[in-house]
Amino acid sequence: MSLDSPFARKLSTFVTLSGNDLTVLSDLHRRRRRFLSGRDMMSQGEANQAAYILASGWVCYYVLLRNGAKQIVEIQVPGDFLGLRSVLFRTSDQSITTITEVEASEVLARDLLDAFSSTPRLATAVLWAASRDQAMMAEHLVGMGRRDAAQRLAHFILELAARLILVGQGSKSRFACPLTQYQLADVLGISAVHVNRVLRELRVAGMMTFRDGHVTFEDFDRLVVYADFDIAYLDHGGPLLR
Amino acid sequence: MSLDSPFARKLSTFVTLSGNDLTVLSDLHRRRRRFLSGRDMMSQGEANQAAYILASGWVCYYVLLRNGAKQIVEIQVPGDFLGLRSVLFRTSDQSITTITEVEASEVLARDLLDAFSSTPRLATAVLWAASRDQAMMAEHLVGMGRRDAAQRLAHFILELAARLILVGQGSKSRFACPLTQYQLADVLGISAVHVNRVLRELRVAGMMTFRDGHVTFEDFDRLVVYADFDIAYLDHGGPLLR
DNA sequence: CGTCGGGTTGATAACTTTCAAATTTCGTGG
DNA sequence: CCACGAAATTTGAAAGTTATCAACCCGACG
Repeated sequence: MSLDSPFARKLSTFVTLSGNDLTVLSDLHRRRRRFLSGRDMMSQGEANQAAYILASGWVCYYVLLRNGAKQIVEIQVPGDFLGLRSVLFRTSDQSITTITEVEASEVLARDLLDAFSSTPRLATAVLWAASRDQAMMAEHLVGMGRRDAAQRLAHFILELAARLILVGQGSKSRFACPLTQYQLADVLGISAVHVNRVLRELRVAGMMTFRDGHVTFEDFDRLVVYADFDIAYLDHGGPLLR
Repeated sequence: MSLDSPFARKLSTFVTLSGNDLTVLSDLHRRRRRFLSGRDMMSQGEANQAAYILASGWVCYYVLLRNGAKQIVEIQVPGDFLGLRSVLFRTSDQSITTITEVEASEVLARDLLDAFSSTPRLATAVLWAASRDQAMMAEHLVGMGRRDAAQRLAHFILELAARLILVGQGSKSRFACPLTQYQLADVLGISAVHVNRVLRELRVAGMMTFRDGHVTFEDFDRLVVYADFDIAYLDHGGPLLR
């Protein structure tokens, strides 16, 4: 396996993967699965022992409240590892649904643990990825609590850009973003109507445009300042290999 | 070591700990440290290889934004494990500060990994605890996005109660809570003034009272309904031991 | 005493939601 | 290629929630 896989590409940015690592990694991609857009891959409360490596397409973790409100907890893009917690717990504590059509490799708990024991470096890498996910969640929490809608939106879009650039699916000028404004609203914890207004603000301000399934940055650097975006939480200098 | 340690007590609620497990666990408590109230135990961006097991007192993870706003990401109470991520990454991505005077056992990365290899069951237990922390963070995220201030406050207080009951430091009628209204505000992402008003609402409604460093539940069950609180995310039936 | 860190309350401003309606986009079948 | 309906986007107006500003109270403490 080469770096064609977004997952391998992501891991290799912070851990040097040997030929053997790549082979083991390749084995994990054996059970290829396809999902249509808008389908649940995993449901809250359901026993599910499989995890996935996302090869193409986007998915999200979400929670439905009793009052009907929905909150998207995390967006996952190609190269991300899904459902690590559902391997650890008896049941998944969140639902995962596809945002686009998706290709993913199903990873059985047993295979994952075997892979870990045969290449500890891979285990470290996956653990690193999981910790990075947690760091992103913490950053979202901060945004929800202390940033207004516009800053929050800008920050989220910049984070997406950074993640996609890492897996070779975006640049500082443009990336494909299949999210609807409703989904954006559920990520940011605001109403879809307000998302629309905020997008207009940012567009009028000449910083970014969200249209036709694409985000275009008219002024990336100014947006970074506006959103107070600091890449550090996504880009530590690699984990300690201990 | 018996179940005197809140940490052991917490772990034992979902994994049966053998005599050997308890011995290893006891060894981790060797380096006892004390911190005064209001001191940073760890700082954002600082290289810090130690983690802590919290024996007594409360601490919080927090982030300071450039605009001066502060967001508390997580509150940790006795029995919680601190700074697991700072062991994994070169630097800590958040600051940890003490809310009260604190007693904690410093755990060096090396000792922790040695303990893990000698008793895999302990490793599973700590991993479970970390995943539970992540689940709590996800739940907070949902609250920030989709619950109003009053529900959010009620939900947070109920979560605290559940966690403290687990380590023997609270009941369904009352627990000691050293937080100020300012700190509560920084946890919930609202202003301190509004915290005060919301507390009054809940008090007038006859559900709970926050006063003199104690939370008193006048009507625990009604508060649970009001907050739409579901204990499930804190209390899975134990992890799969694989 | 006098100060200082909480806590409490009122009045006003800011931000965001909700409701309603018009417009555009897009996939599908005729 | 066009028509049609569903989904998504866009905008205005009114209502609701929360922040901010400003006072005042209170108890701990030097």
